[in-house]
Amino acid sequence: MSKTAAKDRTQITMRDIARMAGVSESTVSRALAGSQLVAEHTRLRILELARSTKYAVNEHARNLALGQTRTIEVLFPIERGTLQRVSDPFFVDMVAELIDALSTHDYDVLLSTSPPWSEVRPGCAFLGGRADGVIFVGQGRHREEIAEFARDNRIVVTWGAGGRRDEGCVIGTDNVRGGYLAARHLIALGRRQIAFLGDCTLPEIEERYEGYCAALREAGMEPGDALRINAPFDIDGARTVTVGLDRFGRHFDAIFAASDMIAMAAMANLQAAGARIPDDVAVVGFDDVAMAAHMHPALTTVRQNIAEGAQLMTAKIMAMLQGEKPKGEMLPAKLIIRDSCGAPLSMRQESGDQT
Amino acid sequence: MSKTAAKDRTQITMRDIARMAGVSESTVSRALAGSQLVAEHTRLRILELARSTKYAVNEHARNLALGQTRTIEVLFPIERGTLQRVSDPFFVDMVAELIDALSTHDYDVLLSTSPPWSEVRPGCAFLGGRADGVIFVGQGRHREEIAEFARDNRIVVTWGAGGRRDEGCVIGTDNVRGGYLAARHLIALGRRQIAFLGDCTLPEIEERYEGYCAALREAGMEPGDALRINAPFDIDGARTVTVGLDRFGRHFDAIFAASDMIAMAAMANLQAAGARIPDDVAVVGFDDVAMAAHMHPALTTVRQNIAEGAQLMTAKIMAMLQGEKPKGEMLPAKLIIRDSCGAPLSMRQESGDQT
DNA sequence: GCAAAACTTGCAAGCGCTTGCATAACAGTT
DNA sequence: AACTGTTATGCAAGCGCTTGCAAGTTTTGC
Repeated sequence: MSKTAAKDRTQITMRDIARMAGVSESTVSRALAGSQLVAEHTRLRILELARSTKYAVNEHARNLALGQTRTIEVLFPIERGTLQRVSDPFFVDMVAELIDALSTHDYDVLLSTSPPWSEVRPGCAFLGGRADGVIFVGQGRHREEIAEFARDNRIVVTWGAGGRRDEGCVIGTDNVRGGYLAARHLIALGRRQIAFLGDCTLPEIEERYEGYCAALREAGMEPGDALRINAPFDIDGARTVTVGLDRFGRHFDAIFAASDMIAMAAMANLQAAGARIPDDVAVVGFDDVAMAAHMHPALTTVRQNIAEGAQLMTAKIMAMLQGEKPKGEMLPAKLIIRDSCGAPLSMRQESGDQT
Repeated sequence: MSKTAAKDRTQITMRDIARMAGVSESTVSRALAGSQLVAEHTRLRILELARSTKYAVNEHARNLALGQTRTIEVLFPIERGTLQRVSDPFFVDMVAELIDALSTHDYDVLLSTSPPWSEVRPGCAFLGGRADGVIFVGQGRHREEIAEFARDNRIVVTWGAGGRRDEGCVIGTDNVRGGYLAARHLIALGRRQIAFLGDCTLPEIEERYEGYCAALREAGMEPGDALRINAPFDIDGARTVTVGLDRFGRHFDAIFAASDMIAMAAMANLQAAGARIPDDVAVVGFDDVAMAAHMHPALTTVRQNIAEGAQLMTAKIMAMLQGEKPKGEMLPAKLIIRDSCGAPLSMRQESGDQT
């Protein structure tokens, strides 16, 4: 009937409410905003009217008028099509915490997997003032792009590895320290052939490896490529790689996995191959996802404080919104010791085995 | 300097581009939209200008003018504060698939945990025309509210249990069938004391329990409350509950858990208590999260086809956007048999144990 | 009983973008 | 040279909401 299909807006508008209440739009607007400028009884009447008609303010119009969005874009640097699933609970938890933290500040979360620079839609749509700021959850293989993006758009916070150059505000766990703690713990337990499982081309993983190397060297060992196994980040991939682990046979007596998911996959493989954990192989993960404590044996891991991270990122972005220019920060990594590492090998000789 | 702080819009606007290019806003708008109405060279010039100035259309203004949002709100019915974390990979996967499916249709995803009816912000903000439609991922304890919401807002799709009454378009796995398959499988394996772990006050879980009961009755057994253990959905809670499992001692020889997370927690508990899986206790989960295949022993489970579910929900909501009124649908549940159930007990007597 | 000081409300001008319609520019026909 | 098509551009209205300012209505003070 009308010119454009899109124009068939059936939505009830503020004007309708105004008409029904016999007042002007201004008054309705103010009433809904809880302004003191509107008489108590008028406000109540309008509120009631709005409620009964299920009226809802059009956020776009509102944001346009207000020049804000009250929305933060949360971005996963996942290569679409390549890495099909996220699957790693770390991400869920992070998103959940982020939503929590942001909605505390009355911000919505726009979730996306396609980074701004990948937009190929012909013509329009570069970024888009659809959000007041953006949070990158992890850098993936796009450290450079993110850094550049952060430079152009003032309101950007990134979770990942950083602090090196002007990459904007980067928040992350102290991965180097985390890796160091993990490896040092295994060494202290008497392990000598410690394999590293992870994809070192990812900035965060690389840092964890760095820490691992530091611990090894500190103990007088030299990290070798033979013990560095390039496990992809997604669990199916991790499984595939670690399937061959038993072929390594006696070559390693411990594993430091770059993520809990990888650790779990490796553990399952080893167990299936008949290896005992921690007796034959000790395992340490990274993240401390909820499941980690509930494996058998429970997984020793390096905890990333996700809640704190989310809150910190939120705080930073709020500060940026206020015009400040906050620096990145590093959250402490904490080693959570559980059964998957067992007691020191020396003690083991005497007593039976774990616990 | 200016009146309101919010008015300090530093953002470059279409007018700026127009001015710079020496054309009108209309032309810029059309050029950016790839309209045929604008001369090739003009378009190129404008595009180049836009790129170099990092100009981005203001989506709010655009959507306002267009009367659309190109956004779908995805809602988790999580009680904020109560159930702190989602943690269940099922949700991540679902969100990831949803993002994928929706962005294929050029829709953004607005993620939220606070349902529209919970808004308590005084005055304004009821729902908000911030999205063209909403998808509920699970019903939680809000089946009624969701149903009512769906009735008022035409564009709503829900994942969960449904089909009973006018709850709008509900998509979900055939939970009853899934529960039935799981229990029947355990029975066929010779198990007789099958415990059910899950919170039956949740619609979906209740359906799974229903299927479980059906299988039991079919085999001439009567489901009893003694074997029904009310495990919460989140993993820590599940762990807490199942910690006492070993006290049940010989009381059960199998477990059907309402989700993989619960199953994993139960498995870890049982293993820690010295029980062998599947020899002493067979375990079946529900969901087939990525981890399920990578446990030791690998978890037998009922697969929910998340990708298909996400695509179906997306298709439904797109249809609704076109004015159609699609019906809900039930996706088939599929039993994925892995090691956590082992071979039939009868065969077991003869050979050693599993695989 | 009247002016001044509250209180309420409405007007109208935007917010940045899209688009129907009018207009200008420039061929291509007779 | 006048006329009709095309094609490229601009005008201006409008999307639904907010808000400074002005106007109207009470209430208060003396």
